Amino acid sequence: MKNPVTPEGERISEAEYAVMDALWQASPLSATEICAHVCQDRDWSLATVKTLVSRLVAKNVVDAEADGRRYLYSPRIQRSDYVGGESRRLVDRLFGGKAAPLFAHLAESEALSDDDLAEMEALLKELRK
Amino acid sequence: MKNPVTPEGERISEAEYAVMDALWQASPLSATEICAHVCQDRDWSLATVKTLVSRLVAKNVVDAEADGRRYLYSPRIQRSDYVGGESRRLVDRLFGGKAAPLFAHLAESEALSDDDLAEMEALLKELRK
DNA sequence: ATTCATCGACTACATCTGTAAACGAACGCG
DNA sequence: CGCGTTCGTTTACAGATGTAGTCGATGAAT
Repeated sequence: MKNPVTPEGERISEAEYAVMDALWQASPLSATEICAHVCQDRDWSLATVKTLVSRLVAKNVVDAEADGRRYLYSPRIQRSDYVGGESRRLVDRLFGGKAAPLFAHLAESEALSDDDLAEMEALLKELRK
Repeated sequence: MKNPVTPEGERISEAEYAVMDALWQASPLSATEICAHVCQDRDWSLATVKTLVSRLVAKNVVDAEADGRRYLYSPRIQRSDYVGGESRRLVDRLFGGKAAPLFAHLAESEALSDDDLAEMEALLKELRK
């Protein structure tokens, strides 16, 4: 399929991702609590968060557990799965599936700090063996 | 702004990207020629290509040069700029701007071939010195 | 019990995307 | 000199997305 992002192949939009991110940092959270985490940053109203959460629940990537009159929400997918999927999508789409050119691009556009380079070196050493 | 993708901050959608890609491979091309490059792959009709091209022209990322009754189109932005921008967006959004975790993820999801590793190692050696 | 704050559900609506058909102008062939 | 073919332009339309308002139920506080 086109969208290998959620179990059902639904995509998580950028705005929805902000909500997921809050839930990945701490969960379960109520809609209001999520808003406390993201509304300032994104300049959103609580209503917006509610909508996004509903959509995420509809997409089956967020779980709603009843807690009295309200719901507490938790992610149903791992952050690492999402992030891994998105990364691969990008590499596939823009670099024909090869990671090396991506690395080259980041290097070229000065997007790699010395720290990054050091970490990469360690990572490569780790992987090679 | 939010979208550092085009001069005017317009985004290039995924479908539009397929058209850009054709133009980056060879240009200028007429709409029909673009279609020859992408319509089989994406299972599109010529009409779809025409729409996408118009939108890209409207977004100022494709240039239309008259050639008799028709137009020949060329990219107005470099592929490397687009690709670099998108890469950085992803790294910023998902990895807080650090590149190393991205590669750690790719490694984990088996997206790194031995070739990739070798190339990246060579690149790293190049960068560090 | 009455009021007030809060919650989720439903509704709204503009824009962007994907995908294309309709249409009228113009070119090329016969 | 018509006629079909080929262009670009305009219009279409459903689904996704961003952003939020309304509303009825319910819970808390007095």
